[in-house]
Amino acid sequence: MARILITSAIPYINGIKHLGNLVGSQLPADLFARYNRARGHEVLFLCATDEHGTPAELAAAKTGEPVDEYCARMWGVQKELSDGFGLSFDKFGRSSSPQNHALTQHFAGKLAEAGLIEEVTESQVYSNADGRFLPDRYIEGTCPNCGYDRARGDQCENCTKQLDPTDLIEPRSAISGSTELEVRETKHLYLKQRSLRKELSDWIDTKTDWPILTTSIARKWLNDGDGLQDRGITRDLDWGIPVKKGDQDWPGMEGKVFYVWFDAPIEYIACAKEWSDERGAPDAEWERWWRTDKGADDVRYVQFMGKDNVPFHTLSFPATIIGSGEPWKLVDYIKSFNYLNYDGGQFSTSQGRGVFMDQALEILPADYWRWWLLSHAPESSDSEFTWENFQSSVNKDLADVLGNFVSRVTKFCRSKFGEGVPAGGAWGAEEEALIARLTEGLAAYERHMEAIEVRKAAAELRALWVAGNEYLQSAAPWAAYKEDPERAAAVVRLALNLIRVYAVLSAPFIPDAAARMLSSMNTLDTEWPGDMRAALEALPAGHAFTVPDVLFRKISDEERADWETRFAGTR
RNA sequence: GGGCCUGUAGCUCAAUUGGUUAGAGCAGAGCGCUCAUAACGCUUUGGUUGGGGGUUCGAGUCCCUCCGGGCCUACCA
Repeated sequence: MARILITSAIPYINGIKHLGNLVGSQLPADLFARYNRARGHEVLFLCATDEHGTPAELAAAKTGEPVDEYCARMWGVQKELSDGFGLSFDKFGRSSSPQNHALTQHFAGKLAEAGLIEEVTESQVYSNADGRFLPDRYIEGTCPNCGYDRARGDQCENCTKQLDPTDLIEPRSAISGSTELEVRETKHLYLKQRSLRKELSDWIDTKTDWPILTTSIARKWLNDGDGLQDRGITRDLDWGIPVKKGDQDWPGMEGKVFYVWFDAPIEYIACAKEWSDERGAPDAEWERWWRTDKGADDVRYVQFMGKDNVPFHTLSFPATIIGSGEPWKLVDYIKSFNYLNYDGGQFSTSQGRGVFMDQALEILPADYWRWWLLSHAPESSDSEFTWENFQSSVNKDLADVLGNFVSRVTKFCRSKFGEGVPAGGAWGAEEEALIARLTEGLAAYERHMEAIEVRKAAAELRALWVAGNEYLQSAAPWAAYKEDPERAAAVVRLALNLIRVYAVLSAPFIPDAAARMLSSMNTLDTEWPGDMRAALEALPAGHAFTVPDVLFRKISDEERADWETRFAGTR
């Protein structure tokens, strides 16, 4: 039994995430977690909300709530939605937790002891009206290059020129519109990533099995231009983790907080402590997942994220861990994803374009979304959601191939033998062929799952469902029943058992439907079919079952047309 | 500007890393079945692998070039 630590990129607290965010990290991470649990491995699957930073403060100001209350409320919203999608986190934590405060400060202290922190005095734009320093993106003005009057302080969206906030003509706050801006000096801590460059580079070079998307982004940041740069890890904000050196004050850094990108990955670790603390367990409980000196040396740690997160997970966070000089677990495999587009464009939160997690669950059960998103995961390049594709895939795969299989088997059995597994008859050549086919397909499915080839795993699972229909067609129990009811009984007995096997194999993708299949088969046996022959005899003759309701109703053309309009944006 | 990824059947994607005749699913066509959610099964049409050039006994795969799509470029997270 292996031990597998899985983390999904932690979603920002600000607002409800869309399907593109979901398929880029949390959903495939859940698939992998469920699969490994089903294989009997010990899994710790962690996620959390990423709560600090300017956007959270502004979002809270907009609703009139104190930022801590806003975050607590939004954590609840996101938790409910992740439950709704069946995301099986062992702990869904918060980056604002006391555990993360302590651990983030601890890491900063260790990095300082190691001489990897530098204090830098720099100039930043301060807005008197807003009473805060403004990140470059929150300063607007006229572009000196093209004259566009809504250029941002980091870049002009019109002419794409890189800018410095002081380049802008008539700069103003993007928050309040105030032009009362001034440049103030402020002191910040920098993580000296440059001195860890060689170590990080060597480490990345050993990761020959990582997706090319992951390593190429890491190498670019390591080698581009002057190479890996030191990184500011503090900000002048109220909402965040106060800058401390361990539990000691940090002279000169009063009133400052750590930058979200410093504390957010540390929450992966702190979340494990949240998980054990809430059960009153000792620290050893979470440390055996994270400390290689306390049992984590045999843990395989896998991270899931969208490509925009890769630099922080391949370089910044490892720099924090390596730089601490302490034996923390480093990531073993990073699975990164491209973006999911929506019907010819991007998902857009501001324009309400595309399907968001809450809306998705309002119109269809989670399994529909899970299946489509995972079977179309943007692994090799950006992929695209269209309603037409969604409707046809889901109707065909889930309703026709899997759902109808369950339906035809259970209803045929009920009408000929009653609602119990029928006795009699024997297996012949067709059953042997099916067992061989399923055994072979299952091996491929396992290979793809272990390689985290999500789309390939989905295709193989579907092929296993198809094999059941092929078998029924050739064994034709409805024909056999007329001449040789015992033969029909043997076929139906196998087919009913196949429903249980499908439930077990499909559960990582479609957990709710899998649970209903097991429930209608009246069994709690979720044993992985390592021996397919034995697995197809798990439900013995005489075992009672019930005919389930339709597993997946089909999406009609009317619904599709309706949703197409509804989610087109700018409602 | 620089870098990276990507372009394969009408659509969504494969192709064991340079090796026989480029394969699946959906959609289309034909046939079969009648247990089933008008579901299932079988057969089948469909490709100058974005264009051009090169290396090689051999290129979807490697190199050059052009065209299209996307991402990143460090203070949004």
